[in-house]
Amino acid sequence: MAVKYSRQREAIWDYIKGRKDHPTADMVYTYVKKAFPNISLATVYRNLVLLTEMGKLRTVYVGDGTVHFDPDVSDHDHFICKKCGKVIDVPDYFERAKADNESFPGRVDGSFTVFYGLCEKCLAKGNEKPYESNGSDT
Amino acid sequence: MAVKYSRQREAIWDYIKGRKDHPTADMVYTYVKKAFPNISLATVYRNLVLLTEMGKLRTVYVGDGTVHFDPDVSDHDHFICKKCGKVIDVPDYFERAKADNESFPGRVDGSFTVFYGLCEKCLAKGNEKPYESNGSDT
DNA sequence: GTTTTTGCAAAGTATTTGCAAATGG
DNA sequence: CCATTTGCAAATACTTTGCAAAAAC
Repeated sequence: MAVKYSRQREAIWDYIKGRKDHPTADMVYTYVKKAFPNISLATVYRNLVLLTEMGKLRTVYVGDGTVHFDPDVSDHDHFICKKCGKVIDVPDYFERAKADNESFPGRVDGSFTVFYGLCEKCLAKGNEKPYESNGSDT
Repeated sequence: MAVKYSRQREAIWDYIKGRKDHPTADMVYTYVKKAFPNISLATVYRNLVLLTEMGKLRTVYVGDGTVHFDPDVSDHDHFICKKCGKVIDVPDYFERAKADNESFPGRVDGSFTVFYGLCEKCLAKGNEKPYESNGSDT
């Protein structure tokens, strides 16, 4: 289970590492395909999952039906434009009260926060079940 | 485009209206099928979308790959258990700083916040694009 | 050489859509 | 009746998986 180098993974990482636009797997695929014309979308997914497990990426869920990836693994929040779908960084949650229409250049209609962890029962017992994935690990 | 009554929609609403467990379309389907054995999952989806548009439901995105529906349309946050997938209400975002391991019965590993609205460009121009859906309308 | 990674195709979820028939007003 | 809603099947979107071949070490 040792991780071996791969040119595809390197290209994926090189593409995403400096980005601030939270690409989806498909965006990564579209770009990396230029250098690796027959790279498979499956390879992109596998590497994004691996990079996430390695702690180099963080998954971002904004409710638009696809997972976005963020090379900035520090704690910060996001803004999604309901019209163009763009995902933008918001400094951090202490800015929350301020991320209203005075400090934000666009228009903020609302927000939602999701906490994650273990519920009371699962914390107590070693309760089972399939759910495991959750991009934002602290 | 007037909305007409339907027994299926009534059953769906009756099922979901008092719930605090944020059911998914499939959970609604499974339950309502008892009374309407040949109801279609498409009908459930169509009605959940309609009820959401009518402002009777709110969509909840917790990053588990499916949309959850909440009859409590007031502003409040959610907690998802990484183990069992249960979605629980968290009073509201002003509790954020307190929703740590002292006030919460389970274990909070982290959280993420998503703001939504219009970005600077889309606010200015009448910029187009497909993205439209977003459950949490304030 | 053995292990990991890839590409491809197929499968797996979640959700949406087209359409003729059934239902509602 | 005319408009809306339904059930069904097919389609779509996103993501994962099985497997033999290629690449890494």
